[in-house]
Amino acid sequence: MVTIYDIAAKAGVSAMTVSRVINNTGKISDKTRARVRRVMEELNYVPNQMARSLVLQQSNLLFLLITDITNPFYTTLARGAEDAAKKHGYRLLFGNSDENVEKEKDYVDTILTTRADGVLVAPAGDPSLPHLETLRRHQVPFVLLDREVPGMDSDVVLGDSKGGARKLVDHLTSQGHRRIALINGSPYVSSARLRLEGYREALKLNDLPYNDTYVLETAFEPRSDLSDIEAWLDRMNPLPTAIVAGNNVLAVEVIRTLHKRGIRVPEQMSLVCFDDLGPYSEIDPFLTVVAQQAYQFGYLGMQMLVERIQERGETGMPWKKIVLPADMIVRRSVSTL
Amino acid sequence: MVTIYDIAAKAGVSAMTVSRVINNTGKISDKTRARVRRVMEELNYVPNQMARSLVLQQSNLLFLLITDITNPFYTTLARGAEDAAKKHGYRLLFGNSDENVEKEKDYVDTILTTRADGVLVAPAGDPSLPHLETLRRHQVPFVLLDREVPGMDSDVVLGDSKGGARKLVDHLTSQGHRRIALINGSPYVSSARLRLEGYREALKLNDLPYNDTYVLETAFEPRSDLSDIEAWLDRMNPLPTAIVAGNNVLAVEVIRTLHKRGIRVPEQMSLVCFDDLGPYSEIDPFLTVVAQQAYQFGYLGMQMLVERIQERGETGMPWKKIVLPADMIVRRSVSTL
DNA sequence: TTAAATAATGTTACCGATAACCTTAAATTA
DNA sequence: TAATTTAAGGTTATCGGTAACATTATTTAA
Repeated sequence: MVTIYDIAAKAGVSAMTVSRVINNTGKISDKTRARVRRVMEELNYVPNQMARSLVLQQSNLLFLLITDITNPFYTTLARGAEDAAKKHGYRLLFGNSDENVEKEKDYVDTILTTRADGVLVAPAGDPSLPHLETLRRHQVPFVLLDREVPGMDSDVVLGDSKGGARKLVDHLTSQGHRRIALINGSPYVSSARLRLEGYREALKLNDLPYNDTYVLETAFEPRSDLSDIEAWLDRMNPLPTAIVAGNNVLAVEVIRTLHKRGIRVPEQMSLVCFDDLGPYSEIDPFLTVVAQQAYQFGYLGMQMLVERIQERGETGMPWKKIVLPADMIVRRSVSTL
Repeated sequence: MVTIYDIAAKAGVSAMTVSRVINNTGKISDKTRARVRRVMEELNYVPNQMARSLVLQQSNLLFLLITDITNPFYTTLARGAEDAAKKHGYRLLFGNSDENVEKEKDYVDTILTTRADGVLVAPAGDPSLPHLETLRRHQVPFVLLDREVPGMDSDVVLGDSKGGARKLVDHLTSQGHRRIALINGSPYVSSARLRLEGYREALKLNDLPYNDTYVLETAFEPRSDLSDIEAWLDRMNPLPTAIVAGNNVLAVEVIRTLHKRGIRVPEQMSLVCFDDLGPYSEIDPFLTVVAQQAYQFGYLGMQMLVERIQERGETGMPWKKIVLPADMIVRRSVSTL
């Protein structure tokens, strides 16, 4: 590896002079600067960020931790975070926790150990609390995305989960549906809890009874085994006429399960869900959804993170909370009764 | 920040002893080990990877550089790479070049400067050559994914682009199509070139003429402006009865454009493409595709990368090339003439 | 009983950069 | 012309670890 000492020797200056040329600090004559630059090019010099971070006590690296890299909601969010990070001159790295608290812990370790300057986290759920506490203890600024974690105050960008759920249920009732089921993420995930609340509120407002067996609390991430969904369908008697899915992944799995038993959507079962499917929904606009502004989650979250980093140590600015709306997109997956 | 010196002082030992406890090297009495461990916990010690990498000359970090984080092909690939990296005890970070050579350069800089131990690269295209040369010059092991770059030998995992294109065209001709158009990625991308070749070969084998105006060479990534596709549709006279899209993104954009002018798929225009849409194809199985084994691209690529890293400096093992098959999945986007 | 081996720990130098301070010569200013 | 500034650069210490070698008891073998 070529170091500033190699450059210095070949250019006949001290290492400090090379450092000054690299960082455009101090006073350097044009002649010296040019000579150093030329030697740097000749030797293909690349600064060693580790050495630099060690002394500067900052890495210029930011992390984005998402829970499902195959979910278009999160990848679109990632694009937003990326654009905002770039705008502020930060490098952004991604990590994928797969909705798995253990993996999340590994990434938090990586983040601490690489001394990242800040993190954007979509936490796996309430059990992520210790990880966030670790970040806080080590004074790593972070902004939560999409999910809150009870017991941890911080900046956060959320979607209007409760309102979105109500919109979905209202849409179904407006089409004449009265038996409406909900398949949801884990109750240990704040957004799932709010979606359940919204669902219950909407039922009440529409004078519909709440029925326990019509609600399945499972997990937001993709699974290979559909048996819990199958068992749930078996349990419901009579079957609902419509299902609300807590996110796009669950919607897909419900469809797979229904197709497996020859139940057609929307003819025999209506289906709506949270989150659009990215560009792919355009192929054959089918699923009626409440779309969240995924890109904005990432963009605004990153903006808040950078603000936090840049005013570090200043008078404690209060935590900010941004709630983004969820908008109905009516397509073809709901039939009128 | 807590350092080994803080631990050492509080535990009444030297820093070296702490280092030995952390790394399980050398001989340490059980009593000392226990004491050091306890102090480490008390102080919430986290090793500084930058300091460690600086002296060890390796970071234990691997990178995966993809060109479109919103494309399910690449996100599925990423999951494969992640699993394989984890199996070998490496940390994996992602970067998204957005099919943009400039962004790719930024990531290569980040990779060099953070002294990553190796990289998995889906190159933006032939103009990526200088970046790969930079990596090679700095002796960073890398494996190419999905695309080759002329002028750069290396390990690589490819899909059978030519064969896949032939399968798509053959399927269309078997359904009676004779006017078959191709919308493809940039000719500076190796997979796009091979797909064009496969298309031409298949036309010839089916005794169909090759018509220049039936081929549009554009870009694989998502765009906001559809005017080039519109102009292409205008140019073709008579219109083809079927279109082959060089990847899933292009297929989506063709559909958007067709819908805009009220042309229905498959009734008025048949459409097939490379790469499946991930789980979302299940929602409403519509697009007929040749599916590549995205997960395997990542998994096998990572495996090759780790091998390269671990035998670094040994007698130059010849470059390996893996070609993964592309398999037809027939759905509903092709009509029979 | 004494030399050699081993266990357990400490010391020093170094990885590659930068901050803080120091030096020297040239340019200004009084 | 002497006293100050300023420009251009150098020296040294340090960031947080680890390798290599050194030291000191304590065993073990001869």
